[in-house]
Amino acid sequence: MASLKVYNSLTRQKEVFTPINAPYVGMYVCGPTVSGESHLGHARPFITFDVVFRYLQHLGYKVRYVRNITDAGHFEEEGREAEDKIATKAVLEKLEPMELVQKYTNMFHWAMQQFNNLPPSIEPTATGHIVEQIEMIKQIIADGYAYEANGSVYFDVEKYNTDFSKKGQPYGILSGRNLEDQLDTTRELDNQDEKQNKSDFALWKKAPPEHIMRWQSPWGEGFPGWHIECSAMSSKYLGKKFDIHGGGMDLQFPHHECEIAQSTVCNHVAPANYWLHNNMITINGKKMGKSYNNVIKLSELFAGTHPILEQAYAPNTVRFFILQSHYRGTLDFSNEALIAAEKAAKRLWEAYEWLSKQQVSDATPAATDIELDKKVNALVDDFEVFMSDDFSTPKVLANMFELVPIINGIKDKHTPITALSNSTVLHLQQSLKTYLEDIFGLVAPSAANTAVLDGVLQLLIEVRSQAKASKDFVTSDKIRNQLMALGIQLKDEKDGSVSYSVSN
RNA sequence: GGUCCUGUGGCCGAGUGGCUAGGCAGAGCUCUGCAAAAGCUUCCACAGCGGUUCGAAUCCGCUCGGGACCUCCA
Repeated sequence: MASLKVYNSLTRQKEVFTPINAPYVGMYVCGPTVSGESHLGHARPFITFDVVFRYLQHLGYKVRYVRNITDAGHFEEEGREAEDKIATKAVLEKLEPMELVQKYTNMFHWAMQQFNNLPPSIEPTATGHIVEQIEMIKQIIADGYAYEANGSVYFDVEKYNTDFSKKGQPYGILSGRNLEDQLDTTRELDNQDEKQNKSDFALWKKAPPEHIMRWQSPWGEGFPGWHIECSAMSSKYLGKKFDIHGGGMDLQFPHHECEIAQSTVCNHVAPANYWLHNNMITINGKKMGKSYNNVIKLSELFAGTHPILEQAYAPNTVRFFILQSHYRGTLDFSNEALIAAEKAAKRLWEAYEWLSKQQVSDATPAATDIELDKKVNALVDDFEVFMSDDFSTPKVLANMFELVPIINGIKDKHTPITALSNSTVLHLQQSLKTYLEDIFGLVAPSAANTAVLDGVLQLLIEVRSQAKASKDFVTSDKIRNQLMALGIQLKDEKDGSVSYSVSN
């Protein structure tokens, strides 16, 4: 098993990954808030950690991957007025929060399937764990690190910081902030007067009358604070201390910082050993935001319906595009870049598909081109080296692209397959399959070919070949050009056969 | 304003102080009835200014630009 290194946000350096209780690995990733439709920004963390999940399993770990659904909070449906929440309407007319939550949860699951993300081992909901959250808050109060004020409960950040700094665990340990720097810079918010200090954060919020999601608690009717759900669910399903906590960089502060504080008080131990954060996606060099009007929903992305988009982009193209950059760098989204990714993914996949159909027995036990054989083995062997170096998917892909001309050279008979030993060919075939399909989770870029379509195309190819044989190029070109207009490209191979590829 | 990240060729993106990243686009050639596809070759780079060094895209400083976060919003 290769020694995996990961960049730990907590220590700000790459570290060898050592599970607490190998071969078991516990991984928690902050999931979506299902109060709206998922957008392009959501694609990055969930694809990134899907690949982490897949790679850990590839290395032989038994991973429990927990990703929550945040379905508790403040909900409004687009287009509906606040009056909808008032109880004077009939039950079926009123905004029912669980109906909204269900709708957006379904859409989220649909998008994850489109991306070919594996489902997490457990996908707990915040509303399903209110009891656990209340218990946790009670514990924090009992330990003296939270206080009640007017039906709400706040975490005492000052006290926590004072006490835990002595143990080397100050508030700000993850984000690199220190408490003193922040006190002056906070903007004005509601209910600040309830807090003893501006840096305190809510564990439980009293529900105002119009708030539609509310639960009974020792402090009255209300709803849980923003951060507590992840602490409650991660410790319930992964234990007080687990291996990996992941999420977007935007969550590092305050969300993850607060999780650490809460869990450390409750469980007397910091929650996770390794904190992994993916960077953000920008669009044409600008961050995604409502003010720029560049928030692209995933359904719009796949259909090409957002004004920014010049065409539709297949989920697989987006996935490939994301894997072409390292997860900790920002990634700029543009039509030009996506179109380039689409073409690149196609070229890579077609070479892979062709190779996977070749019989290894056609090669020979010993390579006739020792240099090439060595080169191929070196390129393939580096897949694992690169992936084990903090998941360097772009470097693995670069190596794959160096293999493409070699594979196509064999296909076009520039290079005999016997140049490589049969063990090398087998190694190449298996490694490409493992990395492209099992770890990267990529799929064939073209639309699904049905048996019927294939039959029709074989017929057309045969007719065209006959036309060509009798020098009837008008007919042969007509078949070729009209198929092209339909998105079906015919390719005259070197050996006289004809293949085709279907674009979406 | 504070904390942190970042600035690579037409576009997207790797990058260890000295050795080709890779993809897409462009140019030439080969193959082809013509194309496409594919193969081969090739152009284009390290924001700016200083410094350290035998040598810096890679280390340090400054300037300019971009980005994230700065608490009840997930």
